[in-house]
Amino acid sequence: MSDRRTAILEAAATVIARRGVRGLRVEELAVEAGVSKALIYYHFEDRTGLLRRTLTFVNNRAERYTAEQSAVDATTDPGAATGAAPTSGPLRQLEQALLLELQDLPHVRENSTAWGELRASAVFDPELRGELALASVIWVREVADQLGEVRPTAPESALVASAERLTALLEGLSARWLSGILPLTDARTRMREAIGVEVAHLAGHTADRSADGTPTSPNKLD
Amino acid sequence: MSDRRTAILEAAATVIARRGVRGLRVEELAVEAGVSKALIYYHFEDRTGLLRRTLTFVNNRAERYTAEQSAVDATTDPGAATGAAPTSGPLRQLEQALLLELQDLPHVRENSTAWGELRASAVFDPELRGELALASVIWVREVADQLGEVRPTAPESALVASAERLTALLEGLSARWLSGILPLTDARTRMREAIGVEVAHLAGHTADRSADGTPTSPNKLD
DNA sequence: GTCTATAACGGGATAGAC
DNA sequence: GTCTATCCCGTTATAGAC
Repeated sequence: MSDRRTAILEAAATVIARRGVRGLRVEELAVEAGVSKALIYYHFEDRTGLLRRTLTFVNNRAERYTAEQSAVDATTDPGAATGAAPTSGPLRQLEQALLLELQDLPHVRENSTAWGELRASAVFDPELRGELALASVIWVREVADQLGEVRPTAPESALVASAERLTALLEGLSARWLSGILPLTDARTRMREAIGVEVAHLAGHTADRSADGTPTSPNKLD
Repeated sequence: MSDRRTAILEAAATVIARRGVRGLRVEELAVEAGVSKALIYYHFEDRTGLLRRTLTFVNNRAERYTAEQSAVDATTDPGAATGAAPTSGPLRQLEQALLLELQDLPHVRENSTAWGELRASAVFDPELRGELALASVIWVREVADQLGEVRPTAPESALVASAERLTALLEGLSARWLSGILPLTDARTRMREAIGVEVAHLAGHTADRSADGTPTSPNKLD
């Protein structure tokens, strides 16, 4: 809504990505947003309130660019060239969605960094947990749905479990990338492999459901 | 070595686990360690230097309790009762080693929290990256070796890739657990499943090498 | 709504005695 | 090696004019 307000939130994401949550200085934020310090306190209760709002803001923005990218996907399709990956429709879409977070583009890096920072902050600041948990659940749900399109016969519980593993892995890889432990290309490769592994795993689940909906074999991996 | 010095490091891990790196106050640390602020600056260059030392300290301590636990493993073996998990020797050892980090015991939680915090800090403080990267490489190496014992014929590169995925996943799950997004039991379940999935995946790799006396069935789920 | 100026204080770092 | 006392800067947050 308000011009200035969103400008402050954009700036907050930028500054957090640059300095981290612990490094965010209200003064620097004010300069970045082109407003005065006092205005920040006028619009947001206090520093923590600002962080909370920034969390949801960053999250909304991520959904937005995910949607944009999905639109682009229809156009680009290099899946034919490489014999490596079985890039059929829904699977490719899933890969795109997850790999989107592992890119060295300014706003993606900004989002990933801010997200990681805010998640880390939530360990010690319970006030941030509400937004965080909600966003996480939604994200897992989305990934589970996409997995469901790749493996329509896999049981719901297995889809959610796979989605939780994939999203948690993505966060882990992202943290390593951003902290300079793991090169970006490696992170992307690991992520792609993991998707393949999980999809293969879900195929196994599919096989289990021989007749109706009831898994007959007591598989060890539930 | 020095009594006081290690006391400070122990206290640092405790305080970081309680307040986070951003919440670590040299004063509080001094109280926790039962020393004066000045002594901390005498033993460690400055705040960052202290953090760097704490990072390696925490890491060494983790190795230590991993070793202790491995010793205990020989005694305890409930693998026979439950038909759920294929807890053969090396596989069980691997599971133990990884699940060790997902336990609600004071010193484990302390280590995990401190490790997560320091990793998060490294995103913005390059001074911390050296220790971090080294520790990470060593850990991946260890897990890869353990995977190698479970799947002796799997190629080295596949073992390392799996190890990287598993350790990154563990960090991701740990972060979610500690930030209150994911219940501990869920995190543990996801981790166990992932190990199963990865081991099954490596079995596939094994099948690829048809010549060297390995069962040729390319079954994904063993 | 938005600014400038300033209060109020927390906390990192050092001096110097013992 | 370890302490007490203190400096002083950076940072959050508010007061009050426009």
